[in-house]
This record gives sequence, C-alpha cells and structure tokens, in this order.
Amino acid sequence: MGQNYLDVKAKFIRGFSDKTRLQILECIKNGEKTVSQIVEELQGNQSNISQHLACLKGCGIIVGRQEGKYIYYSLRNEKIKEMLELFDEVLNQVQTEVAQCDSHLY
Amino acid sequence: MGQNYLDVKAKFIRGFSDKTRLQILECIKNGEKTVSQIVEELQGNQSNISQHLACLKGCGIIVGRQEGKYIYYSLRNEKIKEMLELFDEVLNQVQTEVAQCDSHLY
DNA sequence: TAATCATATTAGTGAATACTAATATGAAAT
DNA sequence: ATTTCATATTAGTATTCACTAATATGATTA
Repeated sequence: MGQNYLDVKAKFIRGFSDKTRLQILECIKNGEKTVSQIVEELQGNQSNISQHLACLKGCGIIVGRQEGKYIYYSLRNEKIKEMLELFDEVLNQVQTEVAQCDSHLY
Repeated sequence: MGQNYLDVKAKFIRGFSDKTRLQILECIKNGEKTVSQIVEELQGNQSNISQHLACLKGCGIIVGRQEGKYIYYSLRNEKIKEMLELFDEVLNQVQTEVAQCDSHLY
C-alpha cells in the first residue's frame, strides 16, 4: 500500500517547511555540529531539537555521524545547500506578498 | 508582531509540502489551466482544490488571471519550475530512504 | 432580471504535527 | 561498576492543517 511518488515528495519537502527545522539547517549549513551545539545556538529544548533532527534525517536532508558520545549532523550533500539557496532566491521575489497573505486555512 | 524571515520562508515552502498541491503544480506546470480543468484532471473536490489554489497563490507559487467567468492559474514564474525540478533531482537520490522512514512524529 | 455556471468562502470535524516534561539508552569518565 | 554526559524516545496535550458539505459571490447567458 504504496506511498506513491508524490507522497514521498511531499514528505521530503515537509522536512523544510518548519521554522525550527530551517533554523537547524541554517545552523549547520556551513559545517557539522553536535546536537548540544545546535540546542545552544538555537536556545532550544533538547528533546524538541532531537525530534526535529530525526525528522530531517528521515527526510534525507541531513546525515549524522557518531564520534564518541557526540553525534555530528550536517547537510546530506551539496544539492541540499543549493536547494536552500534557491529557496532564498525565489523568496526574495515574493517575500512581501507571502508575509501579507493570511489565508484562514494555511 | 512580526513574522520574521524564517517564518515567511517556512510558510512559502509549506506551499509545496502537500500531495494535492504538488498534483496541482504538476497539472499546470506546462501551461495555465482553469479551476474546473484542474478539478477534473485531479478528480478532486471543487472546494478543496479551490482552497489549495488559494494557499498556493498566497504562498507566491502560482498566479491567477481572470478571463470572463474563468480563472486561469499558472506557475508564477520560471524559478518555481526550476524549484520543482530541483526537488525531483534531489529526491531521486533519497527517495527509497525517505519512503522507508516512519518517524512516529513526522 | 432570472437562471446558470465558475469559483470562492465559511463552518465544522478529524487527522497530522509541534511542543513540553519525563524517562531511557548508550558511551565515556571516575 | 557507578556516575555522568550526550542524545533519543515516549506520552500527553495543544495547535495547525486538510477535508467535506453547505452557502456565497460574481460573471454570463437566456
């Protein structure tokens, strides 16, 4: 009972569609960091960050590597970074409009 | 009390993160279509599609133009199409993995 | 102007998701 | 081997979101 391609695609993109996760991605964009570094930089809650990291990992967006008791997370590859940059590029064109929109639903 | 940049960015990306909306985008990727054409091609519900169109429009992803009693929707610009293509490209690398992931949360 | 057609909006409900607090795992240091 | 430290997992709750059904708007045609 298949997730078809579009289900998977939606799930993948949903990885990027949350403020906290975007913060995490910004945080590790230029190099791997441990969970506690991320928690500290974001002034976040350890459990919450850990869950978002699991989400990002499950979505194929980041990877983790263990070294001793630390786990270092980083972007999965350069394509992900490109994607983040393209988001910014396109968003520049529409930002004001998007900020104003207040559809009752979304 | 401001949506800051990352709030807006998350909102923008959330526009892409739903199966029905991705179907709509596929449907109009190569040229504008009316609401009823989209409803028919997707075998969807008029109200539901209309709400998703409002979402996509509010997110700056599509534009609509009225002609008589019809409204034609299309991608906002070429950058959006690029973005859809980049999604596909990156997803090819991670699809299997993402499909398997079943984080209880996300 | 009444009826029809295309689309949008509203209200209500159920499902998915993000959060916090508490607990568990597993590696390292004592 | 016990404690400590880094991270993950679980449970529970509140919020957000997608869906359906019903109604409203606004343009066109009769």
